[in-house]
Amino acid sequence: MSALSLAPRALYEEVAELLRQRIFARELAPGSWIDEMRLAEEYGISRTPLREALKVLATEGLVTMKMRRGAYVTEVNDKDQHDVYHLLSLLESDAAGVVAAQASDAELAELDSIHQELVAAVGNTDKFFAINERFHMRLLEIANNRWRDQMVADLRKVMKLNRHNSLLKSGRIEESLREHQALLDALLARDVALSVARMQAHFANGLEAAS
Amino acid sequence: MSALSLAPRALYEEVAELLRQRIFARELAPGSWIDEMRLAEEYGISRTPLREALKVLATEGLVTMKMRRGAYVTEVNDKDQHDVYHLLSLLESDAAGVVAAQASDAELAELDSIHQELVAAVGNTDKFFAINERFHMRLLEIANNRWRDQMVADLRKVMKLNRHNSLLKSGRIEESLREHQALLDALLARDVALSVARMQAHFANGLEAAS
DNA sequence: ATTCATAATTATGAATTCAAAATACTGTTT
DNA sequence: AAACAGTATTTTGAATTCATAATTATGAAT
Repeated sequence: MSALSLAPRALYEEVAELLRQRIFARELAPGSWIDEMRLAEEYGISRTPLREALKVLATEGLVTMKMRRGAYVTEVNDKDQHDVYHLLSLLESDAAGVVAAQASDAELAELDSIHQELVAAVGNTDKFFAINERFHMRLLEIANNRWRDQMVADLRKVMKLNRHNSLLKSGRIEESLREHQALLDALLARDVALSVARMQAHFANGLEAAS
Repeated sequence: MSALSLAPRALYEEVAELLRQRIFARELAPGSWIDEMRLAEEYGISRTPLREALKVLATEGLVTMKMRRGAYVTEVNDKDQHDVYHLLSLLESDAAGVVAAQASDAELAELDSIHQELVAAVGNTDKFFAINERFHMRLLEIANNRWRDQMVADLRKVMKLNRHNSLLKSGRIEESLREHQALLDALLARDVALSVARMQAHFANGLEAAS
């Protein structure tokens, strides 16, 4: 029995995802022109779904459409980088506050459990990064605002456009872990203001390390 | 000499804007199916740019694409409404803080001047609404974060999907004016925390009035 | 050799066409 | 009359085609 996708995405979505990967991998470099014909041929599809995908990426901010001259990979300068990071911090800090206020005990326990995995993963950088990502994602899910989730997802994509993209520098693992612990303490204590402040601090330190 | 558009937008953008108008006007009702052929014929264009526009609207959240069954106007329930409003409040309050911290004296004076127009427009509801909108827009511009501007614009669009959409109830004009005055005082005093708090209060009252 | 004008090429934007899936319709059976 | 099967129609998704704008190449003039 072959594994078939339960929710076969539309072709244009599939293509959009492929293009995102290539943009994040800098195979399609910031500022560079996107050759529709070449890509369509490469993927063995027509230009129609490819162009639809490009328009989706343009709305997300990854691509910039120039009238009558096609699509270009968006260039993100230092100010953009800073602005986007500021918004990520704002949104995720707010999410932390919401979680502190509204999460069920089981949900907080789940975050605690992910944090324990994080502690166990010190030394394995890749694993640490992955679990860290999961912690942030789960926290957002628990905060339960799909519109914020969408915005954070888009902003994180834009962050990835930049060379110095990591939201978590490898040299900061110990420090980051302490910040997570502090955040978790605030969450478990259901202290809204402190949770917000600690998530902010976590982001503030991350930015310092990134720039 | 005919007035020609300096920046002729792409057709798909033009169409996207027309569709937004019709969605906000509820001519295309939430949950209803969007008839591509009918609209394309009505606008005298082919389905290609129309479908591109629909994909843009889908990425914005105004429209939901269902696999192999076309596009539907997104239904926004009460929780969505509340969630979106929460984010608008968060983003605009943060913008107020940034303005308090970083705006030039001239920019603050400009906000003051718009506020004076607002005072003068009491009694003329439509005008009041328009100037109020301009005040919020200008504040965002001064906060100078194009990514936030985009997000606020998108969120405001989603708010418009709801029947009880007004960010400013007509019955609250006096009250709203007082809140604006208080906000402006905080901005002119360059008190960041107070500016944030007062914008939050402004939004909190607005929500109460809307629900 | 460089600049300019013109022609050839290429790429974009949009219309049209086509295949396949979903829906509506028809007539039959119970 | 309701349920069903089978057919016809509609609609979607995607490929193809076409017109025009933008770019590049070519060649003449300075």
